[in-house]
Amino acid sequence: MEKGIRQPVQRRSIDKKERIIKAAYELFSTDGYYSTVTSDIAKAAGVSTGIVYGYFKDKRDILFYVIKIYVKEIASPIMEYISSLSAPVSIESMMRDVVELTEKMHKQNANLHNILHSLAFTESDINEEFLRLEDHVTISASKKLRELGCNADHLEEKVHLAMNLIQSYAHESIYDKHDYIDYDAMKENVIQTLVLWFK
Amino acid sequence: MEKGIRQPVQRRSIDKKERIIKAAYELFSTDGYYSTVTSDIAKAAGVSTGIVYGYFKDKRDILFYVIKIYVKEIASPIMEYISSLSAPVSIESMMRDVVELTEKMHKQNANLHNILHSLAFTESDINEEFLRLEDHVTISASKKLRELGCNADHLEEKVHLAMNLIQSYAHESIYDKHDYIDYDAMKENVIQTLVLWFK
Amino acid sequence: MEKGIRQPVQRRSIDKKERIIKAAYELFSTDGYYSTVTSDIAKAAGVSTGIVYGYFKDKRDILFYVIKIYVKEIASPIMEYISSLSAPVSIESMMRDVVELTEKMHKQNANLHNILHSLAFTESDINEEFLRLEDHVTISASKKLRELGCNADHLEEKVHLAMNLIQSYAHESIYDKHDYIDYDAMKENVIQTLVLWFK
Amino acid sequence: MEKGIRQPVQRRSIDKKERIIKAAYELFSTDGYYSTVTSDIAKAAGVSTGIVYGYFKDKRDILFYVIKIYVKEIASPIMEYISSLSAPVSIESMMRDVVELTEKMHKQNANLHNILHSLAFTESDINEEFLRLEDHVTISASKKLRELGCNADHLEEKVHLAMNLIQSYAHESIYDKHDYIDYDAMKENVIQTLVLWFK
DNA sequence: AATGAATGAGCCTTCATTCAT
DNA sequence: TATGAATGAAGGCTCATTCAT
Repeated sequence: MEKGIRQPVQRRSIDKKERIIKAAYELFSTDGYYSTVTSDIAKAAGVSTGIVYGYFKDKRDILFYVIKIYVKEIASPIMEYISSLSAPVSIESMMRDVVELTEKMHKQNANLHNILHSLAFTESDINEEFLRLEDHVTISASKKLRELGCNADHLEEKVHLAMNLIQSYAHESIYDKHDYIDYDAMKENVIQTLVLWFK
Repeated sequence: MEKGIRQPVQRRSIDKKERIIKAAYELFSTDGYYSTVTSDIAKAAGVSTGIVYGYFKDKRDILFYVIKIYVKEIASPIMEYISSLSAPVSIESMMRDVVELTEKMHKQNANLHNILHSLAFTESDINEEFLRLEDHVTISASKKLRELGCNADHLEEKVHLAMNLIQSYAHESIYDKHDYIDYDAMKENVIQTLVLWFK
Repeated sequence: MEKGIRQPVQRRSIDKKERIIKAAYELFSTDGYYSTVTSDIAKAAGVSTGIVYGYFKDKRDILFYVIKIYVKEIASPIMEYISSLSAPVSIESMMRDVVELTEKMHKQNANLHNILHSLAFTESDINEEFLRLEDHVTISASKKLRELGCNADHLEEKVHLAMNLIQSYAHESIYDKHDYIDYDAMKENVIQTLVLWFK
Repeated sequence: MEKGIRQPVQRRSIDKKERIIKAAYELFSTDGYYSTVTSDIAKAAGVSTGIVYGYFKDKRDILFYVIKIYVKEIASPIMEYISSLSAPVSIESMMRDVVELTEKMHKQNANLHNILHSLAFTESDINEEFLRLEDHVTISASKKLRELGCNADHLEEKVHLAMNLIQSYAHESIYDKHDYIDYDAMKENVIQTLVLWFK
């Protein structure tokens, strides 16, 4: 354990630490990491500036916790959905559900998603957190697909690519910046491609 | 023209402005935008701190030029390749070429790519630059595909998605972080999917 | 209240804010506003550079407080003297007192007086502060003079002019730069003129 | 002579030096000394930045020349008027002329007047230039008054004070900031006071 | 004599982090 | 544990002055 960093054991302290993370989560989402100042996080969390350093090593440490929360919030619903599945299941409706769930999750966290991913490139430990998440999703989803009777070759590769494709679509549909694009048609194309890969 | 911003007309000045952009390009790639300080850009370019502000309005203005260069460097080879095509052409070999070209381009600019895209989320004018690029590529590529005889429906949507898919693959293959992934198989999967979309 | 500007409520903080103003007062007097750098103000006040911006919005804000103090220091003794007067009073001894009080006040603040007045010409809000002071003195003094039985015509105009004349004399006598001038005789001339105006 | 400072002997060079002084004169008047940047002076004078340092030691040196010009412009008309006088002359109309001439001169140079006087307090050589002017005016005017038959005592003191009084009035009347002041009445009061002093 | 690009010291201000209470 | 005032290093930017041409 880091020197001097408090390990909150009491109820109130846990609340406080979580409040700080939540406040940071919100501010990072809105303003980005670099434009958010520590004292504003403290203020938003309703604590003093100083105590932030009682719970976190430094500003980056807060970011690290924010990412953990983010990862959990984003991944959990999808992981739970996947876990809940049992044969027989229509691949198409399953893929449609996953796409729509991802879309929904991204809609709620669009800014943070991008801010965090961008930080991942200069901050290697943040990157590792994301890689862990990707691994976890890929392995779990592949296993489940096999359980459900999918016997496509190169399954892990396809699942990985599927994650990317779904996220790309979600991203595009959320920002909705190109007026010549029919996002519903795009979504159908994504789903049909996934069906093809995993049928 | 902004007051006081030098418009380089002489050979040496053009060199200098380009040297500053190149230095910023490199430093932004390595350390990110916020962690790069102006005096380091100047030092890396072999000029004084002051003259940087003779060529650029402020630090963000340098970033803007870096993006312009980046966009050109990344997009040009692919755009040129696409322009050069004329029927008859094998869709598969064409897709393979585009995938490999993208992979190559990303290999050279991986970090910057991500840093710039991340900035795009807090800086709207940077975002617009990228949207312009995406529009340009989508429209041009769609047009060319039609010329080559492709009569797939929702072509623009597919091209847009294809850009994303190819970039996702390129990204994954460059970082090569998941040891259970066979990146060659992933690539084949990408190419076959594209063939399916555009055949 | 400006965002982030500390409103000092505790004893120590009030001391600190006043110490900064006092230090600025001194340095502005000696070196002028533009030649005084913020870090020197902080050093002279025995505080860190950063905390200065906890109490003041920016450097000009410090100047503004300095002016307030200056105005109070300069005007108060004279205003108090005038208030204290009640009939019957010898116009001559009253004028003599005012002249000598002004002289004394200016002796202590000669440089700052000039520096502040000079800034007033490029900085309109500073100018307004001085105009307010002039108005206040003119109106109060005129009122008092009438109370004391003075029924000169154009009283406000004369009071205004008197302020200027007294200040001119004070200024001249303090700097004492012309060896052919007998400053005592000059003073008598000022006083006799004032007596003439207000008798 | 200062090392490297050009002593312009040719027609064109004299023009150029004067053009720089004129440009500085204007810019200092408008923006103040500290807010005027050397390159803008050069631009306004239609010369290069570098050549300014061929004619002047530094920025303060330009200021010094500006003051010389200013002093000449301000003082000349009044000095000339005074020289032109010969007995018999009405003291009152003479005083009225001087007041109105001063008023006119100040109207054209109001800003610069203040800017220069303020600088005089931190810059001792500038101050000396003003003292020289005051001495010159005081001595000349006193001499002339005596020639014209004035035998008031403490003449130099009165002339000195008169300069100040007239300037105060001119200043007040130009800025015209106090709506309860009748500036014509103020002017009459000034003139009658002067008549009293010098009759 | 002239140009104007280049220099770099130094300024104001911010903010992550510490520390007295 | 908690506060929030205080610290001070560092960043972006300006501008008087110099210098290669």
